[in-house]
Amino acid sequence: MSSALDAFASYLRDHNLPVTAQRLAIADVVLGSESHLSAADVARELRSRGSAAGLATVYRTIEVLTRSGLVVERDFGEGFKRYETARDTPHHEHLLCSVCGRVTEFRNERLERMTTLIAEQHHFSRQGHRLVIYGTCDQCRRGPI
Amino acid sequence: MSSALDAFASYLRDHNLPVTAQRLAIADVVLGSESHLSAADVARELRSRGSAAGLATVYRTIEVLTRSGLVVERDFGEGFKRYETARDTPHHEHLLCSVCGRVTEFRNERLERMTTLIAEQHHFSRQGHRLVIYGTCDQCRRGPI
DNA sequence: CTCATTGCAAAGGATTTGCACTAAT
DNA sequence: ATTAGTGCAAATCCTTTGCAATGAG
Repeated sequence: MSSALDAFASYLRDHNLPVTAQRLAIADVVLGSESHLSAADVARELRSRGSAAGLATVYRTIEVLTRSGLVVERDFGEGFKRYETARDTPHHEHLLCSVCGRVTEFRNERLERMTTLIAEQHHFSRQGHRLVIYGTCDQCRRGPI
Repeated sequence: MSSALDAFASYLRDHNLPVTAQRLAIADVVLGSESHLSAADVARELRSRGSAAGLATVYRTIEVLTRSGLVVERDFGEGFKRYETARDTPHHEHLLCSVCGRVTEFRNERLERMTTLIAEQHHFSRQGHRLVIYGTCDQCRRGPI
């Protein structure tokens, strides 16, 4: 849990960056969440925890978190970015519910290999890939709450 | 060539929408291009053809083109959208060169089936998917021009 | 004490919208 | 004549940046 938070604090110290209350609070929200949060989501959660921070600070801290490798940025084509803890998981894809916005992860080795092969065939040096499957999740399919 | 343009004109008439010079010019640019254009690209091309149109009109016309099914909207996570002719091609994926921005298409049946299967496994009713492979294209890899 | 961070407000880029004006039917 | 489209500017949404005040080391 808080091991990731500790890692972030260490990262900050190692890079001579001030360890501020805001940074820790923001990191705690992002690293402690299972979801794929937007910057606004993070700010909202901070507010509800009574440790509000400016949106600009949220963005700036997320940038540090991303550079530290503890957080990964995602763009599902929704018009805004989402951020996710970089777990041990090497790489995974996403299912996005177009009704509730919920994001589900999955992993697929074969897909991994396929993209490498495809890039080669097109003489591309592959840097990465992104697969999003859009649809309606189980809950939303069953109808309104 | 102009068969797609004709189809758009027919679409407009069938829906009692005025067939304006701007709409035809914009449709001509998008439907006649092999690339994946941004709204700004379209406006630039119109200007160079001497038939400039306001950006707002470009966006509004692209919306009609999208609704007509003749054009497909794409979001490669670049911070803006691109538009592509909806060719006969049922579905295809994209390779995006992170240096020059060039987009290459490819098709892969197996991928298609895989995503359907994966959606099922997660109790999602699949609506579609999107795969983008990021990398450096052959030309850009060989170094600057 | 010194320098980086914070917060707010202003700036930015892409896209949308309000509205007076113009054009299509 | 009607009705919808156009252009421009203003407005929006997400994200970034400038700058004075604040806090970490």
